[in-house]
Amino acid sequence: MPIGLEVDDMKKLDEVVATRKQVKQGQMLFSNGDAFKSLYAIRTGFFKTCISNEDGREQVTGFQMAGEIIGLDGIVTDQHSCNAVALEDAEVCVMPFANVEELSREFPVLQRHVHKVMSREIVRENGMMMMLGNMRAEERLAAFLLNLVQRLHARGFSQSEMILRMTREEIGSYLGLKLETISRTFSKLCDDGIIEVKQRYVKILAPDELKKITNQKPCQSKI
Amino acid sequence: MPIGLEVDDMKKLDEVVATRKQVKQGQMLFSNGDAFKSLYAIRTGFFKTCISNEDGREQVTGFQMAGEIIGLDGIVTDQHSCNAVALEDAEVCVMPFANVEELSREFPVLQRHVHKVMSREIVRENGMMMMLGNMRAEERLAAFLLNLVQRLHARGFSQSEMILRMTREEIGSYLGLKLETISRTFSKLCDDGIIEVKQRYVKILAPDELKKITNQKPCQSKI
DNA sequence: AAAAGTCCTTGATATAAATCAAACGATTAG
DNA sequence: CTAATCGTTTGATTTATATCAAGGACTTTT
Repeated sequence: MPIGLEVDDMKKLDEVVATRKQVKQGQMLFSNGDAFKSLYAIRTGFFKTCISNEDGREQVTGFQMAGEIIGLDGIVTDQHSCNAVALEDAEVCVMPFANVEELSREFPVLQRHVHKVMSREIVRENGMMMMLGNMRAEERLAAFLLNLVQRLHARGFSQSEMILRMTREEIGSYLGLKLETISRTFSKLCDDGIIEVKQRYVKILAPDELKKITNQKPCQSKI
Repeated sequence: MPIGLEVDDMKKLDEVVATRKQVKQGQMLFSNGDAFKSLYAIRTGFFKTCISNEDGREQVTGFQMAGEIIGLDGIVTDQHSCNAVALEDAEVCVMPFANVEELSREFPVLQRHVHKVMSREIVRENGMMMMLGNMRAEERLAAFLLNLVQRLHARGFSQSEMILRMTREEIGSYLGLKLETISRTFSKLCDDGIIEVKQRYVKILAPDELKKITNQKPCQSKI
C-alpha cells in the first residue's frame, strides 16, 4: 500500500494482509459491540458503516469502496461501535491490528501511512459536520454525488456516470435527510438538466453547475 | 500521559512535551493552511476548532479542554484544515509530530495511546453525525450539556454546574442550529425546571430528565 | 457615569424539509 | 403469469427551525 519500500520489506507487509474474507451483499463485516481485532482493507465491493442509538434511529456514517480502510472505530475501546454492511458482494483484506502496530514500529513509512489514514477520516468527518450543520438539501446531494464520482474516477471509472450502490433512504440517512427529500432533490437536479437519473444510474451532465451548487469553485480550466 | 512506563522511559517522553506555549483568549493556536508540525496537548484553558468553506460559512467542529489533543487534522496533508481558537487564556504542550512518531516506534504503549486518541476522535465525530443528522434541537442541546458537564466532572469540577466558555452562536454552530434556537431551547429547559441558566452559568437540576430528552423519539406515539 | 459594543432573549413570520398518503415501477416469490 | 414486496416518485399538508426585528443585560471604553 504505502510506497518507498524494498522488496523484502514488501514481503513482510504482505503477511499482514495475507488473509482475505468474502462478504456477501447484505452481510455485516462487523457490528456494534464486536471485539476489535483487525482493520479491513476493501479489495472489491462497496460498504456502508452506520451507527444506531437507543431508540433505533440509524445514521449512515460513511460509504466505502475499494482501497479504503474500515474498522478504525474499534481501536479506542477494543470494540466496534458501528456496523459495516456490504452493499454488494465484497472481498476484504483482514489486517490484524496487532500486526499493523508491530510492523508500524518497524517501518516508519507504514506508521506514517496508518496515521494519515486515520487523520483523513477525521478530516472527512469534519467536512460531514459542515455538510450536516450548514448546507441545504440540494447542496448536500450535489456534494455527495461529486464526491462519489470523484472517488470512482480515481479508481478508473467514468467521471460522469455511476451506478449507486445504496438506496435513497441510505443516502438520506448519510446526508441527514429523508428519502422523499432525496428523491425530490434528484428530480429537481434532473429538471434543471444538471444530472440524468434512472433508478440507481446517475449521469452528471453539468459538473460545473453541480459544483456551483456546492459553492465549490469550478475546475480551473483557463479558457 | 500513558501509564505502564519505567521512570527512564518517562524522561524520554517528557522531552517530547518539553516546550509549552501560551495562547491568549481569542488567539489562534493554528489555522487553516498552516504547516502541520506538532500536536498540542491542552494543559489549561479551553479551545474551539472550526472550519469555514468558500462562501464563509463556519462550522465549529469541537470544543476541547485540559488533557485533550488538538491538531490531528493536520497529519493527512501536512497542513492544518481547521482553526484552533482559545476561548480563554490557555497553555498547551507542543508535541512535534516527528518526535511523537519516533517515540511511538520505541514505546508500544505510546503508540497504542496515539492510535486510541485518533480513534476516539473518529468515534466522537460519528456521534456528531448522529446528532446533526437525526436529533431535534432540544435533544442536541441536552446531549451537549451532558457531555460538557461529564468531561468537566472527570476533571474534578462539579457534575451539575458549569460556566460555558462559548457563546450561544458557537454552541449553535457546533450543533447545527442558529443562536436564537439555542437561546429559546435554553429557555424551554429552564421553564421545564430541568436546568437553571444565567448567562454563561448553567446548573443541571434534573440530570435524568436531560438524559431522557437525549433519547426520545421525535414522534413517540401513534395512537 | 455615560456611551458603545457584545451577547442574549423574545416575538412575529417565513420556509425548508418532514410527514402523511397514494401510486408506480422493478424485482422476487409463489 | 400473478401476486407480493421493495424501492421510488410525487402531491398535500404540517412542523421545526430559520429569519427578521426589537429590545434588554452585561461589559468595556471613554
